[in-house]
Amino acid sequence: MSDDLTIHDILIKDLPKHEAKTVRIKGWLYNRRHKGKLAFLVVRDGSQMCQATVFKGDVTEEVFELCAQKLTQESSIIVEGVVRADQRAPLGFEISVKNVVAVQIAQEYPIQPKEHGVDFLMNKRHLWLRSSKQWAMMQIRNEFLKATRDFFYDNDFTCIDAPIFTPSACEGTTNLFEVTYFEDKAYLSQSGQLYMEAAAMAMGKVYCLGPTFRSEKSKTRRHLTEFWMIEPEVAYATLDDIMVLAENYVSYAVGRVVEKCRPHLEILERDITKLENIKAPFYRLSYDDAVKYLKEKGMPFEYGNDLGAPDETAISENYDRPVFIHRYPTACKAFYMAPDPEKPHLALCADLIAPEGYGEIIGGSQRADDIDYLLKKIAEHKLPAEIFDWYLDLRKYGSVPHSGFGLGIERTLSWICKVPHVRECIPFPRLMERIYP
RNA sequence: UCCGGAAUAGCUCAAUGGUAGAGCACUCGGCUGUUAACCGAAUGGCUGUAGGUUCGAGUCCUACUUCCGGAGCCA
Repeated sequence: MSDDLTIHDILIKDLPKHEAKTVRIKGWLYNRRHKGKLAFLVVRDGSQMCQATVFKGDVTEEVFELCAQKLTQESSIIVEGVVRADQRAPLGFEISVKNVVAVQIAQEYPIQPKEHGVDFLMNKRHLWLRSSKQWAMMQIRNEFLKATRDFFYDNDFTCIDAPIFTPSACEGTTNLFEVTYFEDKAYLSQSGQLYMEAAAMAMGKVYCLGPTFRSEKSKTRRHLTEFWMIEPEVAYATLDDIMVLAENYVSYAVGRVVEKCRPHLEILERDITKLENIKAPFYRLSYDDAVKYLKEKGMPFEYGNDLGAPDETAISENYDRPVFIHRYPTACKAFYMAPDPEKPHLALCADLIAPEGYGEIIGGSQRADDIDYLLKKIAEHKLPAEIFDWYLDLRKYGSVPHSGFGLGIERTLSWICKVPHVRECIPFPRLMERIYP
């Protein structure tokens, strides 16, 4: 306690470690309440938020006037004071202020700590990120992405970054953004999968994690035109192998968020017990059984079709953990999926449906490793065979069974955070009708 | 692209076809423990745009614009 007079430059999240010490916080004024000779400043610095109390007798006249009158919402300030434990403070700790320096007095701030409309907030996304729920959301995203990289690194995966400019489509060209590429055309990648298949033949176990682009004219809570995806690909893996990989990964990443982001989940008012229950193994339901169930429930559905969003919701309502739906008819799935040797009309594929109505967060499959089957499928899907030359090489030189999946980061986060729309799960969302700010 | 809904003060919302209102924010005043503080005062409007019906339109009709929700497709 001999260094009590030293001023410690600290982050607000470390306040409890500095009880009775003098600290300096560099941040912004989130909110202010004042009561005659006493002012309460709610200060945020990006790491957390805390309350600072200013008594008129403890500071100079100028500083008190600044705190009680002049400081506006979101003014940038440097606060010095002593850390004290206090039951009445939201964090359990607060700062008894000795001095405040205003770095800039903010102009009238448009976002208040109260309800606003979506359009208004989305137009102010650059400022909205400062609000507590958005801040909590981004902290959870950060933890989820770190947990993702840790999981795959610890399981001997090599991170291989896929290109974003691509010459061709993975699943047809209809949903691709076209860009000018010198004298030619190129497309923004809608998936790194084909490149991951190449990399898996070189490294064994690989993944890519990055943005992907789809110009789907979708205006729903589950769609962005630019979204982040993790795509692992594993040589010699079967469909069952990657279902195990997927459930281990998802339960690990959710566990990490629960472990490290409890305060953030509380800010979002998330029921944490629901997340604590997310442990492997997840449920498995064949497409055939899913259809049987939907028919029993009286939902209009024709065998052979892909499952729609309302179908997925109806199924997920029965489960307290994610559920795999596997072995869809090949007819409604992509050309690169391997057929089930026992039932060739079914593909060795699986989607993972999140609980609580959040829908599909993973699509994966075992890949067709036979070149003749692939050539047939490319023709059936009317895809230009010549742009798949390099891809078909993979089936000529040491082709092996292999499998992989893609998990949508924002969809998964919207489920973890129980946020209704994916647009709040990415810092600057890109939607069909919105590309600002 | 299709189906449905909405647009009023800086923000969130009211207003039987008959004078456009409240809360919050901002400004001013009061208060030594506030938790989106509270109390008092002041301020704030070409009702999304363009037409139409009517003695009279924020309200009814038409078109357009923008946004929201959903479908298909997908992660």
